[in-house]
Amino acid sequence: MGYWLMKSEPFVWSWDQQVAAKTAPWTDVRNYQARNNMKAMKRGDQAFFYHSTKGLEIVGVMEIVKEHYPDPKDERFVLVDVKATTPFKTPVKLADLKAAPALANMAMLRQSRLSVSPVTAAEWKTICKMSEK
DNA sequence: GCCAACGTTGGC
DNA sequence: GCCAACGTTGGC
Repeated sequence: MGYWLMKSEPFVWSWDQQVAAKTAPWTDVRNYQARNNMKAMKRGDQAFFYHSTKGLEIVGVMEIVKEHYPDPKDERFVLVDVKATTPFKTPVKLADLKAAPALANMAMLRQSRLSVSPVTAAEWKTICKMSEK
């Protein structure tokens, strides 16, 4: 099973909107590295939903329900369909991610501009534990 | 609002 | 194919 982290600015597309929409496409990724990560996603993979710019925290967990398909707005890029599954009891702040030694090598911390990044199984577990406080 | 980091574009 | 200029992302 694969694990990922996906960023969205909450004033563009928020966790609450994702929950309300149930299954919805993840749109407007215009970065090839992020696209390649989306292409690597498998149905059933899990992804953290991160609020960037405003909030700066992981707010919950989504599931990949449909693997990549061409973005009708730009054929060079792709979409995946995602569904919110579990809200975090306690959102995990960026500052807390940075402060956790176990997460020092996390892709999103090393390359902060990448909007879709892989998460290791160990990192996934660590972050889920942090959300249970 | 600023700026660092990084991606993209276009001239050569 | 290189690299300078420029644009964008996203934290602070």
